[in-house]
Amino acid sequence: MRYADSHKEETHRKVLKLAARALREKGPDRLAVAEVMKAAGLTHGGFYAHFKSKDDFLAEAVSETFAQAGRRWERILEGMAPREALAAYVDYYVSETHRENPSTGCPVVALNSDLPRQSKSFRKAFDEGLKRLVANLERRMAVAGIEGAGVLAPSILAEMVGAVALSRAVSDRAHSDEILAAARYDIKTRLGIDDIGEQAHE
Amino acid sequence: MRYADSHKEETHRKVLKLAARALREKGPDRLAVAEVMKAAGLTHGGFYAHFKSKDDFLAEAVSETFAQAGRRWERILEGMAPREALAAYVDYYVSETHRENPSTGCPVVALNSDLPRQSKSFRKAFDEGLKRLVANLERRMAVAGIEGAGVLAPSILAEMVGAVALSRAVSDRAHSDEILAAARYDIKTRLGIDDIGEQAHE
DNA sequence: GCCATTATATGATGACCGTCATACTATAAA
DNA sequence: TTTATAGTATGACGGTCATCATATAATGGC
Repeated sequence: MRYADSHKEETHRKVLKLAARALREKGPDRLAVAEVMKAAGLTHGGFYAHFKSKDDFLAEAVSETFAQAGRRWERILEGMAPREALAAYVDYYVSETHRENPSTGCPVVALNSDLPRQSKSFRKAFDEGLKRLVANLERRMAVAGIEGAGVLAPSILAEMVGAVALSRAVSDRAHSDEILAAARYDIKTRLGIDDIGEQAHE
Repeated sequence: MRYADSHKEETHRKVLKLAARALREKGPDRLAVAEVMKAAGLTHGGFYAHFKSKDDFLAEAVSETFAQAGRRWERILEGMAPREALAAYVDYYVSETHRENPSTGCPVVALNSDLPRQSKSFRKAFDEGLKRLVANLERRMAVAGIEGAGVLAPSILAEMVGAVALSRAVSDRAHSDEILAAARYDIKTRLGIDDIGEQAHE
Protein backbone atom coordinates (compact mmCIF):
# COMPACT_ATOMS: atom_id res chain seq x y z
CA MET A 1 0.00 0.00 0.00
CA ARG A 2 1.57 3.26 -1.11
CA TYR A 3 -0.90 5.85 0.18
CA ALA A 4 -1.83 5.82 3.84
CA ASP A 5 -4.68 3.40 4.44
CA SER A 6 -7.03 6.17 5.33
CA HIS A 7 -6.33 8.53 2.45
CA LYS A 8 -9.13 7.57 0.14
CA GLU A 9 -11.60 7.18 2.94
CA GLU A 10 -10.79 10.63 4.24
CA THR A 11 -11.32 12.14 0.82
CA HIS A 12 -14.56 10.23 0.47
CA ARG A 13 -15.78 11.64 3.76
CA LYS A 14 -14.71 15.15 2.91
CA VAL A 15 -16.48 15.07 -0.43
CA LEU A 16 -19.66 13.73 1.13
CA LYS A 17 -19.61 16.22 3.94
CA LEU A 18 -19.41 19.13 1.56
CA ALA A 19 -21.87 17.54 -0.84
CA ALA A 20 -24.44 17.18 1.89
CA ARG A 21 -24.54 20.95 2.32
CA ALA A 22 -24.49 21.65 -1.40
CA LEU A 23 -27.28 19.16 -1.97
CA ARG A 24 -29.64 20.99 0.34
CA GLU A 25 -28.71 24.31 -1.21
CA LYS A 26 -28.77 23.49 -4.90
CA GLY A 27 -30.93 20.38 -5.05
CA PRO A 28 -30.04 17.09 -6.71
CA ASP A 29 -30.41 18.30 -10.30
CA ARG A 30 -28.42 21.48 -10.05
CA LEU A 31 -25.65 19.83 -8.10
CA ALA A 32 -22.84 19.10 -10.58
CA VAL A 33 -20.27 16.40 -10.03
CA ALA A 34 -17.36 18.62 -11.05
CA GLU A 35 -18.50 21.32 -8.66
CA VAL A 36 -18.66 18.98 -5.71
CA MET A 37 -15.16 17.69 -6.37
CA LYS A 38 -13.82 21.18 -6.81
CA ALA A 39 -15.26 22.16 -3.42
CA ALA A 40 -13.18 19.36 -1.92
CA GLY A 41 -10.08 20.62 -3.70
CA LEU A 42 -10.14 17.90 -6.36
CA THR A 43 -11.01 17.60 -10.02
CA HIS A 44 -13.91 15.75 -11.56
CA GLY A 45 -11.75 12.86 -12.76
CA GLY A 46 -11.43 11.09 -9.45
CA PHE A 47 -15.13 11.06 -8.83
CA TYR A 48 -15.74 7.59 -10.21
CA ALA A 49 -13.06 6.12 -8.02
CA HIS A 50 -15.30 7.10 -5.10
CA PHE A 51 -18.81 6.62 -6.43
CA LYS A 52 -20.36 4.21 -8.89
CA SER A 53 -22.54 6.88 -10.44
CA LYS A 54 -24.09 10.23 -9.65
CA ASP A 55 -27.22 8.49 -8.46
CA ASP A 56 -25.19 6.38 -6.11
CA PHE A 57 -23.38 9.45 -4.89
CA LEU A 58 -26.62 11.36 -4.32
CA ALA A 59 -27.99 8.51 -2.24
CA GLU A 60 -24.92 8.65 -0.01
CA ALA A 61 -25.18 12.41 0.17
CA VAL A 62 -28.80 12.18 1.28
CA SER A 63 -27.87 9.83 4.10
CA GLU A 64 -25.15 12.24 5.09
CA THR A 65 -27.61 15.14 5.28
CA PHE A 66 -29.70 13.19 7.76
CA ALA A 67 -26.63 12.17 9.70
CA GLN A 68 -25.41 15.77 9.90
CA ALA A 69 -28.80 17.06 10.96
CA GLY A 70 -29.07 14.31 13.55
CA ARG A 71 -25.67 15.11 15.05
CA ARG A 72 -26.60 18.78 15.12
CA TRP A 73 -29.71 18.05 17.17
CA GLU A 74 -27.77 15.87 19.57
CA ARG A 75 -25.24 18.64 20.09
CA ILE A 76 -27.87 21.32 20.67
CA LEU A 77 -30.09 19.33 23.00
CA GLU A 78 -27.30 17.57 24.87
CA GLY A 79 -27.78 17.52 28.59
CA MET A 80 -31.23 19.12 28.62
CA ALA A 81 -34.08 17.67 30.64
CA PRO A 82 -36.58 15.78 28.42
CA ARG A 83 -39.35 18.37 28.36
CA GLU A 84 -36.94 21.28 27.93
CA ALA A 85 -35.17 19.40 25.16
CA LEU A 86 -38.43 18.78 23.36
CA ALA A 87 -39.42 22.43 23.60
CA ALA A 88 -35.99 23.48 22.38
CA TYR A 89 -36.29 21.01 19.50
CA VAL A 90 -39.48 22.67 18.35
CA ASP A 91 -38.11 26.16 18.90
CA TYR A 92 -34.99 25.42 16.85
CA TYR A 93 -36.75 23.55 14.10
CA VAL A 94 -39.48 26.11 13.62
CA SER A 95 -37.13 29.08 13.77
CA GLU A 96 -36.05 32.00 11.64
CA THR A 97 -32.53 30.60 11.73
CA HIS A 98 -33.64 27.31 10.24
CA ARG A 99 -35.61 29.16 7.60
CA GLU A 100 -32.56 31.18 6.59
CA ASN A 101 -30.15 28.24 6.39
CA PRO A 102 -31.40 25.43 4.19
CA SER A 103 -27.91 24.06 3.58
CA THR A 104 -27.41 23.11 7.22
CA GLY A 105 -31.08 22.53 8.01
CA CYS A 106 -33.41 19.58 7.87
CA PRO A 107 -33.23 17.65 4.60
CA VAL A 108 -36.95 16.97 4.73
CA VAL A 109 -37.69 20.66 4.28
CA ALA A 110 -34.92 21.12 1.74
CA LEU A 111 -35.67 18.12 -0.46
CA ASN A 112 -39.25 16.96 0.02
CA SER A 113 -40.61 18.05 -3.33
CA ASP A 114 -37.60 16.72 -5.23
CA LEU A 115 -38.28 13.31 -3.87
CA PRO A 116 -40.88 11.94 -6.29
CA ARG A 117 -38.63 12.83 -9.23
CA GLN A 118 -35.45 11.19 -8.05
CA SER A 119 -34.08 7.69 -8.36
CA LYS A 120 -35.13 4.72 -6.31
CA SER A 121 -31.85 4.72 -4.40
CA PHE A 122 -32.28 8.40 -3.57
CA ARG A 123 -35.77 7.81 -2.24
CA LYS A 124 -34.63 4.79 -0.29
CA ALA A 125 -31.86 6.73 1.41
CA PHE A 126 -34.30 9.51 2.17
CA ASP A 127 -36.87 7.12 3.55
CA GLU A 128 -34.35 5.54 5.90
CA GLY A 129 -33.12 8.89 7.13
CA LEU A 130 -36.67 10.04 7.67
CA LYS A 131 -37.52 6.89 9.59
CA ARG A 132 -34.63 7.48 11.96
CA LEU A 133 -35.57 11.13 12.35
CA VAL A 134 -39.15 10.25 13.27
CA ALA A 135 -38.01 7.51 15.62
CA ASN A 136 -35.72 9.97 17.34
CA LEU A 137 -38.47 12.53 17.74
CA GLU A 138 -40.82 9.85 18.99
CA ARG A 139 -38.27 8.75 21.58
CA ARG A 140 -37.80 12.30 22.79
CA MET A 141 -41.55 12.70 23.07
CA ALA A 142 -41.97 9.42 24.92
CA VAL A 143 -39.19 10.31 27.35
CA ALA A 144 -40.86 13.64 27.97
CA GLY A 145 -43.99 11.79 28.97
CA ILE A 146 -46.10 12.55 25.90
CA GLU A 147 -48.88 10.05 25.33
CA GLY A 148 -49.43 8.48 21.94
CA ALA A 149 -45.99 9.50 20.74
CA GLY A 150 -46.07 6.84 18.04
CA VAL A 151 -48.92 8.43 16.12
CA LEU A 152 -48.19 11.97 17.18
CA ALA A 153 -44.53 12.15 16.18
CA PRO A 154 -44.94 12.06 12.39
CA SER A 155 -47.85 14.45 12.63
CA ILE A 156 -45.79 16.90 14.66
CA LEU A 157 -42.95 16.60 12.20
CA ALA A 158 -45.36 17.26 9.34
CA GLU A 159 -46.50 20.47 10.95
CA MET A 160 -42.92 21.59 11.57
CA VAL A 161 -41.84 20.75 8.03
CA GLY A 162 -44.84 22.50 6.52
CA ALA A 163 -44.30 25.60 8.61
CA VAL A 164 -40.64 26.01 7.68
CA ALA A 165 -41.35 25.21 4.02
CA LEU A 166 -44.13 27.80 3.89
CA SER A 167 -42.01 30.34 5.74
CA ARG A 168 -39.37 29.94 3.04
CA ALA A 169 -41.93 30.42 0.31
CA VAL A 170 -43.53 33.57 1.66
CA SER A 171 -41.67 36.71 0.60
CA ASP A 172 -43.14 38.99 3.24
CA ARG A 173 -40.88 38.76 6.27
CA ALA A 174 -43.54 39.63 8.82
CA HIS A 175 -45.93 37.04 7.45
CA SER A 176 -43.17 34.49 7.37
CA ASP A 177 -42.31 35.16 11.01
CA GLU A 178 -45.96 34.92 11.91
CA ILE A 179 -46.28 31.50 10.30
CA LEU A 180 -43.37 30.23 12.36
CA ALA A 181 -44.67 31.72 15.58
CA ALA A 182 -48.12 30.29 15.04
CA ALA A 183 -46.67 26.86 14.31
CA ARG A 184 -44.45 26.92 17.40
CA TYR A 185 -47.42 27.85 19.52
CA ASP A 186 -49.70 25.20 18.06
CA ILE A 187 -47.12 22.42 18.18
CA LYS A 188 -46.09 23.12 21.74
CA THR A 189 -49.73 23.24 22.73
CA ARG A 190 -50.31 19.86 21.10
CA LEU A 191 -47.34 18.54 23.05
CA GLY A 192 -48.42 20.18 26.28
CA ILE A 193 -45.15 22.06 26.58
CA ASP A 194 -46.32 25.56 25.65
CA ASP A 195 -45.11 26.81 29.01
CA ILE A 196 -41.46 26.16 28.08
CA GLY A 197 -39.08 28.10 25.87
CA GLU A 198 -39.89 30.95 23.53
CA GLN A 199 -43.23 32.63 23.85
CA ALA A 200 -45.21 32.22 20.66
CA HIS A 201 -47.56 35.12 21.30
CA GLU A 202 -46.80 38.25 23.24
CA MET B 1 -54.41 39.55 -39.97
CA ARG B 2 -54.06 36.17 -41.62
CA TYR B 3 -54.50 33.74 -38.74
CA ALA B 4 -57.65 33.96 -36.66
CA ASP B 5 -57.12 36.49 -33.88
CA SER B 6 -57.30 33.84 -31.26
CA HIS B 7 -54.95 31.27 -32.74
CA LYS B 8 -51.78 32.23 -30.97
CA GLU B 9 -53.56 32.91 -27.73
CA GLU B 10 -55.24 29.51 -27.84
CA THR B 11 -51.92 27.81 -28.41
CA HIS B 12 -50.38 29.83 -25.61
CA ARG B 13 -53.12 28.69 -23.27
CA LYS B 14 -52.89 25.10 -24.35
CA VAL B 15 -49.13 25.02 -23.82
CA LEU B 16 -49.45 26.58 -20.38
CA LYS B 17 -52.22 24.28 -19.32
CA LEU B 18 -50.18 21.21 -20.15
CA ALA B 19 -47.02 22.75 -18.75
CA ALA B 20 -48.69 23.38 -15.42
CA ARG B 21 -49.22 19.65 -14.97
CA ALA B 22 -45.78 18.73 -16.22
CA LEU B 23 -44.18 21.30 -13.94
CA ARG B 24 -45.63 19.70 -10.83
CA GLU B 25 -44.65 16.26 -12.04
CA LYS B 26 -41.11 16.85 -13.26
CA GLY B 27 -40.12 20.03 -11.48
CA PRO B 28 -38.72 23.19 -13.05
CA ASP B 29 -35.27 21.76 -13.83
CA ARG B 30 -36.32 18.51 -15.46
CA LEU B 31 -39.02 20.19 -17.49
CA ALA B 32 -37.63 20.60 -21.01
CA VAL B 33 -38.87 23.23 -23.41
CA ALA B 34 -39.03 20.83 -26.35
CA GLU B 35 -41.01 18.34 -24.33
CA VAL B 36 -43.61 20.86 -23.31
CA MET B 37 -44.12 21.98 -26.89
CA LYS B 38 -44.34 18.42 -28.09
CA ALA B 39 -47.08 17.70 -25.54
CA ALA B 40 -49.06 20.52 -27.16
CA GLY B 41 -48.49 19.02 -30.59
CA LEU B 42 -45.85 21.56 -31.61
CA THR B 43 -42.10 21.65 -32.05
CA HIS B 44 -39.60 23.50 -29.91
CA GLY B 45 -39.04 26.23 -32.50
CA GLY B 46 -42.15 28.22 -31.82
CA PHE B 47 -41.50 28.43 -28.11
CA TYR B 48 -39.83 31.81 -28.21
CA ALA B 49 -42.74 33.31 -30.09
CA HIS B 50 -44.75 32.63 -26.97
CA PHE B 51 -42.30 33.15 -24.14
CA LYS B 52 -39.35 35.48 -23.66
CA SER B 53 -37.28 32.80 -21.94
CA LYS B 54 -37.67 29.58 -20.04
CA ASP B 55 -37.64 31.51 -16.78
CA ASP B 56 -40.45 33.68 -18.04
CA PHE B 57 -42.33 30.61 -19.15
CA LEU B 58 -41.86 28.88 -15.80
CA ALA B 59 -43.23 31.91 -13.99
CA GLU B 60 -46.36 31.80 -16.13
CA ALA B 61 -46.61 28.06 -15.60
CA VAL B 62 -46.42 28.50 -11.85
CA SER B 63 -49.28 30.98 -11.91
CA GLU B 64 -51.24 28.53 -13.99
CA THR B 65 -50.71 25.75 -11.44
CA PHE B 66 -52.24 27.92 -8.74
CA ALA B 67 -55.07 28.94 -11.05
CA GLN B 68 -55.83 25.32 -11.90
CA ALA B 69 -55.72 24.23 -8.29
CA GLY B 70 -57.95 27.15 -7.32
CA ARG B 71 -60.55 26.29 -9.96
CA ARG B 72 -60.46 22.68 -8.87
CA TRP B 73 -61.30 23.65 -5.30
CA GLU B 74 -64.12 25.89 -6.43
CA ARG B 75 -65.59 23.06 -8.48
CA ILE B 76 -65.35 20.52 -5.68
CA LEU B 77 -66.72 22.73 -2.91
CA GLU B 78 -69.33 24.48 -5.03
CA GLY B 79 -72.69 24.74 -3.33
CA MET B 80 -71.60 23.32 0.00
CA ALA B 81 -72.47 24.98 3.28
CA PRO B 82 -69.47 26.83 4.78
CA ARG B 83 -68.57 24.37 7.49
CA GLU B 84 -69.11 21.34 5.28
CA ALA B 85 -67.03 22.98 2.57
CA LEU B 86 -64.20 23.64 4.99
CA ALA B 87 -64.24 20.05 6.22
CA ALA B 88 -64.30 18.80 2.64
CA TYR B 89 -61.39 21.10 1.84
CA VAL B 90 -59.30 19.51 4.56
CA ASP B 91 -60.41 15.99 3.65
CA TYR B 92 -59.51 16.48 -0.01
CA TYR B 93 -56.26 18.27 0.61
CA VAL B 94 -55.00 15.79 3.17
CA SER B 95 -56.07 12.75 1.20
CA GLU B 96 -54.54 9.66 -0.37
CA THR B 97 -55.77 10.92 -3.74
CA HIS B 98 -53.86 14.16 -3.38
CA ARG B 99 -50.78 12.24 -2.30
CA GLU B 100 -50.95 10.03 -5.40
CA ASN B 101 -51.46 12.85 -7.90
CA PRO B 102 -48.85 15.58 -7.65
CA SER B 103 -49.41 16.76 -11.20
CA THR B 104 -52.95 17.92 -10.50
CA GLY B 105 -52.42 18.70 -6.82
CA CYS B 106 -51.38 21.72 -4.85
CA PRO B 107 -48.27 23.44 -6.23
CA VAL B 108 -47.11 24.27 -2.73
CA VAL B 109 -46.60 20.60 -1.98
CA ALA B 110 -45.17 19.86 -5.41
CA LEU B 111 -42.73 22.76 -5.62
CA ASN B 112 -41.89 24.08 -2.15
CA SER B 113 -38.34 22.85 -1.94
CA ASP B 114 -37.50 23.94 -5.49
CA LEU B 115 -38.42 27.45 -4.57
CA PRO B 116 -35.19 28.79 -3.04
CA ARG B 117 -33.22 27.62 -6.08
CA GLN B 118 -35.36 29.20 -8.77
CA SER B 119 -35.37 32.62 -10.38
CA LYS B 120 -36.84 35.74 -8.87
CA SER B 121 -39.73 35.72 -11.32
CA PHE B 122 -40.52 32.13 -10.41
CA ARG B 123 -40.56 32.93 -6.72
CA LYS B 124 -42.66 36.02 -7.31
CA ALA B 125 -45.28 34.06 -9.25
CA PHE B 126 -45.28 31.44 -6.52
CA ASP B 127 -45.61 34.02 -3.80
CA GLU B 128 -48.59 35.63 -5.47
CA GLY B 129 -50.31 32.31 -6.02
CA LEU B 130 -49.67 31.35 -2.43
CA LYS B 131 -51.06 34.64 -1.17
CA ARG B 132 -54.29 34.05 -3.06
CA LEU B 133 -54.48 30.48 -1.82
CA VAL B 134 -54.10 31.57 1.80
CA ALA B 135 -56.59 34.40 1.34
CA ASN B 136 -59.07 31.95 -0.08
CA LEU B 137 -58.65 29.53 2.79
CA GLU B 138 -58.92 32.38 5.26
CA ARG B 139 -62.17 33.53 3.66
CA ARG B 140 -63.62 30.03 3.82
CA MET B 141 -62.62 29.81 7.47
CA ALA B 142 -64.09 33.20 8.29
CA VAL B 143 -67.36 32.35 6.54
CA ALA B 144 -67.50 29.12 8.53
CA GLY B 145 -67.30 31.18 11.69
CA ILE B 146 -63.74 30.32 12.69
CA GLU B 147 -62.17 32.90 14.97
CA GLY B 148 -58.72 34.28 14.26
CA ALA B 149 -58.80 33.06 10.68
CA GLY B 150 -56.12 35.55 9.70
CA VAL B 151 -53.42 33.96 11.83
CA LEU B 152 -54.81 30.46 11.71
CA ALA B 153 -55.11 30.08 7.94
CA PRO B 154 -51.41 29.95 7.05
CA SER B 155 -50.74 27.71 10.02
CA ILE B 156 -53.46 25.31 8.91
CA LEU B 157 -52.10 25.34 5.39
CA ALA B 158 -48.63 24.60 6.73
CA GLU B 159 -49.88 21.56 8.54
CA MET B 160 -51.71 20.32 5.45
CA VAL B 161 -48.72 20.91 3.19
CA GLY B 162 -46.35 19.19 5.60
CA ALA B 163 -48.63 16.19 6.00
CA VAL B 164 -49.02 15.59 2.26
CA ALA B 165 -45.32 16.21 1.65
CA LEU B 166 -44.35 13.72 4.36
CA SER B 167 -46.92 11.20 3.16
CA ARG B 168 -45.26 11.35 -0.26
CA ALA B 169 -41.84 10.82 1.27
CA VAL B 170 -42.70 7.81 3.40
CA SER B 171 -42.46 4.54 1.49
CA ASP B 172 -44.54 2.48 3.89
CA ARG B 173 -48.13 2.80 2.77
CA ALA B 174 -49.66 2.19 6.16
CA HIS B 175 -47.47 4.79 7.82
CA SER B 176 -48.22 7.22 5.05
CA ASP B 177 -51.96 6.73 5.48
CA GLU B 178 -51.57 7.16 9.20
CA ILE B 179 -49.81 10.49 8.76
CA LEU B 180 -52.66 11.78 6.64
CA ALA B 181 -55.31 10.52 9.02
CA ALA B 182 -53.58 12.06 12.02
CA ALA B 183 -53.24 15.38 10.20
CA ARG B 184 -56.91 15.41 9.15
CA TYR B 185 -57.92 14.74 12.70
CA ASP B 186 -55.69 17.40 14.19
CA ILE B 187 -56.55 20.07 11.65
CA LYS B 188 -60.28 19.52 11.91
CA THR B 189 -59.98 19.62 15.67
CA ARG B 190 -58.12 22.91 15.48
CA LEU B 191 -60.88 24.23 13.25
CA GLY B 192 -63.64 22.84 15.44
CA ILE B 193 -65.12 20.82 12.57
CA ASP B 194 -63.99 17.35 13.58
CA ASP B 195 -67.60 16.27 13.64
CA ILE B 196 -67.94 16.67 9.86
CA GLY B 197 -66.77 14.52 6.97
CA GLU B 198 -64.40 11.60 7.17
CA GLN B 199 -63.65 10.08 10.51
CA ALA B 200 -60.00 10.41 11.32
CA HIS B 201 -59.94 7.64 13.88
CA GLU B 202 -62.14 4.62 13.95
C1' DG C 1 -56.68 32.22 -56.66
C1' DC C 2 -52.99 35.38 -55.07
C1' DC C 3 -50.60 38.00 -51.53
C1' DA C 4 -49.12 39.77 -47.22
C1' DT C 5 -48.39 38.37 -42.80
C1' DT C 6 -48.53 35.59 -38.88
C1' DA C 7 -47.66 31.05 -36.70
C1' DT C 8 -44.93 27.17 -36.60
C1' DA C 9 -40.96 24.00 -38.17
C1' DT C 10 -36.11 22.95 -39.22
C1' DG C 11 -31.77 23.03 -38.10
C1' DA C 12 -27.70 24.95 -35.92
C1' DT C 13 -24.95 26.72 -32.05
C1' DG C 14 -22.86 26.82 -27.75
C1' DA C 15 -23.02 25.58 -23.02
C1' DC C 16 -23.18 22.28 -19.48
C1' DC C 17 -22.94 17.77 -17.74
C1' DG C 18 -22.15 12.64 -16.63
C1' DT C 19 -19.00 9.28 -17.77
C1' DC C 20 -14.79 7.08 -18.90
C1' DA C 21 -10.07 6.02 -20.88
C1' DT C 22 -5.70 7.26 -20.12
C1' DA C 23 -1.83 9.70 -18.11
C1' DC C 24 0.36 11.45 -14.18
C1' DT C 25 1.83 11.76 -9.28
C1' DA C 26 2.48 10.73 -4.57
C1' DT C 27 4.00 7.48 -1.26
C1' DA C 28 5.22 3.19 1.37
C1' DA C 29 7.89 -0.84 0.93
C1' DA C 30 12.12 -2.94 -1.10
C1' DT D 1 16.82 5.47 -4.09
C1' DT D 2 14.08 2.74 -6.81
C1' DT D 3 9.70 0.67 -7.83
C1' DA D 4 5.03 -0.90 -7.69
C1' DT D 5 0.62 0.72 -7.02
C1' DA D 6 -3.20 3.42 -5.24
C1' DG D 7 -5.17 8.01 -5.79
C1' DT D 8 -5.93 11.90 -8.64
C1' DA D 9 -5.72 14.81 -13.00
C1' DT D 10 -6.34 15.67 -18.04
C1' DG D 11 -8.89 15.57 -21.67
C1' DA D 12 -12.37 13.74 -24.63
C1' DC D 13 -17.05 11.81 -25.96
C1' DG D 14 -21.86 11.72 -26.31
C1' DG D 15 -25.94 13.52 -24.76
C1' DT D 16 -29.25 17.02 -23.40
C1' DC D 17 -30.75 21.47 -23.34
C1' DA D 18 -31.90 26.61 -24.02
C1' DT D 19 -31.76 29.78 -27.51
C1' DC D 20 -31.99 31.77 -32.00
C1' DA D 21 -31.72 32.50 -37.24
C1' DT D 22 -33.94 31.21 -41.00
C1' DA D 23 -37.27 28.64 -43.81
C1' DT D 24 -41.83 26.96 -44.50
C1' DA D 25 -46.78 26.63 -44.04
C1' DA D 26 -51.23 28.39 -42.90
C1' DT D 27 -55.01 31.81 -43.57
C1' DG D 28 -58.07 36.03 -44.07
C1' DG D 29 -58.47 39.97 -47.19
C1' DC D 30 -57.85 41.56 -52.11
